[in-house]
Amino acid sequence: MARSTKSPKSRITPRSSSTGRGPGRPAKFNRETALETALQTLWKRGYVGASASALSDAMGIERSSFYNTFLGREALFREILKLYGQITPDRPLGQITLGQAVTPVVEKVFRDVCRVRAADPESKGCLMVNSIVMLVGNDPALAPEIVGAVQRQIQVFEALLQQAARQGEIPVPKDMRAAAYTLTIFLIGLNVISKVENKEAVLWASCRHQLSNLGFQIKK
Amino acid sequence: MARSTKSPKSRITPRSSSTGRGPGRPAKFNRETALETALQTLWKRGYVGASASALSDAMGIERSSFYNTFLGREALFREILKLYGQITPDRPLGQITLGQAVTPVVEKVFRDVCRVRAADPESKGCLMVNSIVMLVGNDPALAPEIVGAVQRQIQVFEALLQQAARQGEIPVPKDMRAAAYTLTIFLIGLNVISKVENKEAVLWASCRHQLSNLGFQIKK
DNA sequence: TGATTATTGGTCACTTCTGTACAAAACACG
DNA sequence: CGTGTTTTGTACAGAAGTGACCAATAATCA
Repeated sequence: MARSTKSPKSRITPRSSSTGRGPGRPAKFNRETALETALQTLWKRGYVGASASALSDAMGIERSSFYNTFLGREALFREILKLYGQITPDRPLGQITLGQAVTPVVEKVFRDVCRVRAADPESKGCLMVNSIVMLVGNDPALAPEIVGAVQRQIQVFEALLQQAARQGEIPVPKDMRAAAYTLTIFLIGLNVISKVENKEAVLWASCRHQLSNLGFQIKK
Repeated sequence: MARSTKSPKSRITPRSSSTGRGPGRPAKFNRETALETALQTLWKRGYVGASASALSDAMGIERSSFYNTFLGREALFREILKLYGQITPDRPLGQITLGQAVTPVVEKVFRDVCRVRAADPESKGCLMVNSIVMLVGNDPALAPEIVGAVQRQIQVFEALLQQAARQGEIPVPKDMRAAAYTLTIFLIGLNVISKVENKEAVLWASCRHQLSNLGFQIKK
């Protein structure tokens, strides 16, 4: 492999260019902006397909600055995953409070997923789902983080279904775990197929069908 | 990129070692066996992660023989995709004849997917699904083949649902297209999540749930 | 202003990958 | 047994990637 497996020598935490000022030469780039660019690049090309050079080029910085600031591809990717977790369209699912109606949130999230994925001209799909496929089973260092995220997603869906059932929004599923898995599986599949089918209406029709089948009352 | 994008010079079709005998030095390897090995390697590491060297090494042949026999990574991958199409557990879906009961085939296919994916110690998932994620949007040469396969899968599900409805096995779906998409999406998601969850019973419980919701009568 | 400090820009040494070229090897056939 | 044919082994030239190293630069701070 041209992309070697050895990890960069760990270093004292860099000042991180945009975090206020201090002694030393100022960085020529904005850390947040660079991170955003890195997110786009890693999302589009995947962790495997985005080299340190490609990332540095995209960010408009030298490779030396790249290593100095982000400590390497792996560390950067972990940071990117956190960042992605804050902008992913399914984020609201994990923020439902007790007593709150579940259905509108679920509907909105699936609608948003359809809208956002269909609107992406690059059809990048979901970074997390892409990462499952590319890294689990091939990258022992990063896989655990990905696997953990999936398991949390399942738990979120399970809690959410329980709440919806308790609040009478849906009939009580015979097998709560299975229902939670079903939703997770569907959401994953939806993100994948959005790379092939980019018509929002088609995607949403399928979501409507799926959510209705689970007992959610989706308005026309 | 270390993995350049230029394609190898096209050549006169090689004799393909195991196809009978003829003049010239005999190949030291069996083409079918080598293809099987290449399938495993490409399946495990993905098209992006499997270099010509890695493939040659796995097959136990020199890189010169690799290029001579398979003409390069891309041509090999196309061949591998065809091969995979013949061993994929969902193959029977496309072979249902008119008048034949749909439900048992659908049930068996999903059962088989759960069984096969859960039994795979390497959790490779589905080569086709993995390829959607890794290649669509990033490899203009190979993407069309993948996209076509997905579209055919959707059509297969649509025809199959129509037949099932006509034969009274399931209630007529309000939106046939949406139902077909739903099944496709679920099958894709199932293959992805099998990389994270390898307990057959868990996977199958979710399939049961999903198929029941679509109206299929699944036996306990 | 001088000491301190962090980023930059460039280079080094190394690995892996790419596709091509060609002589040597090993067979079939007349 | 020589001729033709095909695969093999090895080498080549070039591209791209890896992380480390270090002098120059450009700030802050005393």
